[in-house]
Amino acid sequence: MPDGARSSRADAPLSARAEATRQRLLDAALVEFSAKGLAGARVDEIAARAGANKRMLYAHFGSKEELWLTVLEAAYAAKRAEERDLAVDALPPVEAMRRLVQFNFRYTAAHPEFVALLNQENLHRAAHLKRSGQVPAMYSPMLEALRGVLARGEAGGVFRHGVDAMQLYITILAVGHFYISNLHTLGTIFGAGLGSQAALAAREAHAMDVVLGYLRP
Amino acid sequence: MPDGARSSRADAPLSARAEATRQRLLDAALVEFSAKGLAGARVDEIAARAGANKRMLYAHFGSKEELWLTVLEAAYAAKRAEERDLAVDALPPVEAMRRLVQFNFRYTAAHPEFVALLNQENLHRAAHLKRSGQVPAMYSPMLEALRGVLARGEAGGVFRHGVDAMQLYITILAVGHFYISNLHTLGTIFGAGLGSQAALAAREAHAMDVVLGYLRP
DNA sequence: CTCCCGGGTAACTGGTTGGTTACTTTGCGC
DNA sequence: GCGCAAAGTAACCAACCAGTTACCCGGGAG
Repeated sequence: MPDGARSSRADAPLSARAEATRQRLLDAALVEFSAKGLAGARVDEIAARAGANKRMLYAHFGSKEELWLTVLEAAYAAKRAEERDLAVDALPPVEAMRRLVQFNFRYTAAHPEFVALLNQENLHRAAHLKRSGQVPAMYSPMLEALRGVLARGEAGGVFRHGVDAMQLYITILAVGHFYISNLHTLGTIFGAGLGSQAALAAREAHAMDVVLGYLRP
Repeated sequence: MPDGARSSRADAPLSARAEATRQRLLDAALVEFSAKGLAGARVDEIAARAGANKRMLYAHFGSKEELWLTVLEAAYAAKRAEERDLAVDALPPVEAMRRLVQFNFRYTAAHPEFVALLNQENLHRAAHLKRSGQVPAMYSPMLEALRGVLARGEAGGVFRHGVDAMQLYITILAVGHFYISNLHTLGTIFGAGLGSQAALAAREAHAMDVVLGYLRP
């Protein structure tokens, strides 16, 4: 059998040079996949962009789909890691909620590749993600934080009662994700410029208004 | 030069049989494109699914990309047409707003293919849509209706002041679109069942709560 | 110095894919 | 019913593409 994704035996330490190549391949794959999708991306282009060779790509990742999954897992892990730094427990509920909405919007705006990756993966009905050992177990720190803030605000009488944390979490993701994801088609209706700093700031302010306006008791 | 997208001379009437074949090709293309994306869809499969031949596909549409654009234009036109039937001018503002949100959510839930098409087109930075003569000029009746309802509600003191119609329009689209678009990846976090009738109804209720809650003065 | 192996290269392959060409069938006007 | 253009078929093609194979190189251990 071919050596597949492992270089020699299971989880060998991997030399510094090999690790660097692997990372360059991963970076290149993120760019290509998010720009052209899974089907549209070309393995040769990824290798070329990484300044590496197809052989190395297959040595490290085994297949195009396995590479896709690895890229996706890394993107999820990166977002979860940033979420973990969100310190909202000490803040008063309204301030805390503001932080959560702001964090999410800015992360989404700063990482359109993650948005593109998610859209693509959903086209495939999350077939790769479901096979992932990591991601399904990777609970969202932001969701957890949201639950806490919601409970505190409700108890303190500054938020309305009966809010479903999951639904609100999805809504907070939605108001940012949809805007970034559909920038170009929305641009054909509202004219270009939706991606400008000013437009992004306006959208962020609106997202904040919607969430906090909704949450009023 | 080849005859391209026109069968004989410009906009010939097209016989009933040819028209039927064209429509079958269009239907098949919608299914394939929305399931696999532009790059992932196969021209042969579209022709086969339509019970037709690749030759006919190229006779009618000229190229895969032209077919894609035609499918996209048809999908937009279908939604705009349904929006046109939305009679909200006679309703009191809150009821009217309810209708708009409900219409949008249900249309999105009933037409996941349109969602998939939009996501794909955004991956291509709306390159095809921008070349379309129709779509950019196809103003949204729902956006127009929203402006009216918003103005009436504001004047009547039942809605808050200073709401940006475009931002709210995008938000109303977002709360439905994101949920449908990301059903499968969200499913890896929250477990399956997000697509069930009960879950859809819960999401619709939440979307309504958010919009109307936000709009309170 | 030299052996050796992980890391790297380039050329190849078999199946696919968008698009075309040469040819046959269908049905409508006369 | 017949002539002929429109509609349809199938075989073909060149480019492409994921994945593989045969081979090379450089540097660390002995």
